[in-house]
Amino acid sequence: MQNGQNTELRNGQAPACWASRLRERMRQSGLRPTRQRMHLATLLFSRGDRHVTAEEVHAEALGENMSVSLATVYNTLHQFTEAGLLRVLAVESNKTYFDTNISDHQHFFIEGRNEVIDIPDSMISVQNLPEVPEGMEVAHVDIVVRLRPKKN
Amino acid sequence: MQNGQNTELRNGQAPACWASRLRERMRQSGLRPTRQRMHLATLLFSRGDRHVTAEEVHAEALGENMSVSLATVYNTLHQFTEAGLLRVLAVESNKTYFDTNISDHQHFFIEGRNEVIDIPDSMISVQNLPEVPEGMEVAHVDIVVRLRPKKN
DNA sequence: CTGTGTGCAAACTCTTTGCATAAGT
DNA sequence: ACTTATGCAAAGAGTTTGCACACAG
Repeated sequence: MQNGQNTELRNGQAPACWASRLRERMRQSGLRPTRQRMHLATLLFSRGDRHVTAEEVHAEALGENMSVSLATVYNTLHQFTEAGLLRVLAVESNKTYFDTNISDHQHFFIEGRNEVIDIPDSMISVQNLPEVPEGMEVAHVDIVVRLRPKKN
Repeated sequence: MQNGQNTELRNGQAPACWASRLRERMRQSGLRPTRQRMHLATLLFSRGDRHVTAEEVHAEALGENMSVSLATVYNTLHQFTEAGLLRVLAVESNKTYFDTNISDHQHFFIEGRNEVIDIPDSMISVQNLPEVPEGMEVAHVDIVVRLRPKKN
């Protein structure tokens, strides 16, 4: 549970308040605030910053008696990503991780355990970014610090 | 074509020489230097540093009248990775890129075009690496600078 | 009502595996 | 000869798509 920017969404408090914010946000992105989308948004954004796969979200939704199909979870996650509510992480091949913290930050990745942990903003920085090829600009700099268990 | 550490493997020159080195290297890793493995190794290591997918290697092999199955390409790429001859890159979800340059370096990734380009060693560096969780150590720090076409 | 979203199943891509055959030592 | 690698095809994960039904505005 790291600190991020969704401070107002903590602990499930004032749900009516942020639910209506979310509703507006969805409308702005052309997404109708349906039952499933609102429920998934609650899962994703009311519990601090999270790094999840579609399967995990689906399992969690089912565990809360929420009826939603895996296809809808995938669709919704991608729609949220386009709407700027989520980021996609490329930490491991062959699995898409979605990050609910869209602020500029970096990650630890624990090999073997396949766990993603936020590195708090501004602690890490890059020096000597090389010149970018002609006609290109930097979209984002991603840093993944891969960790493994220390050999005692 | 960036510079890497496989300087002696350039331009297909002295093939007998580095082929025998490779043979030894394979034996050390418990891999028999079979026709397919030697041929794939030639593809991979005699043309400068490369970032390839299994499909690309397979297509290239077939294009050179080399008979090899996709399954063998996958197996071989993973065996080479375990032997320390290749690195796996996590730049894009759902596709495994293998890097023939195993030295410590970072990458540009051109979004949309799905192209990986080396950032030469030592030009880029990270500051203020945060404290690593208890019992863990850093295996590797991966930096991906994502590029997109500049809007004129 | 009208149009968009959803669920389901099937398709699709990338990757791995099992087993008979082929090749290396 | 003996062992390991290969090829093929089939299976397996993860993800996407098409279409009929359901729901939001």
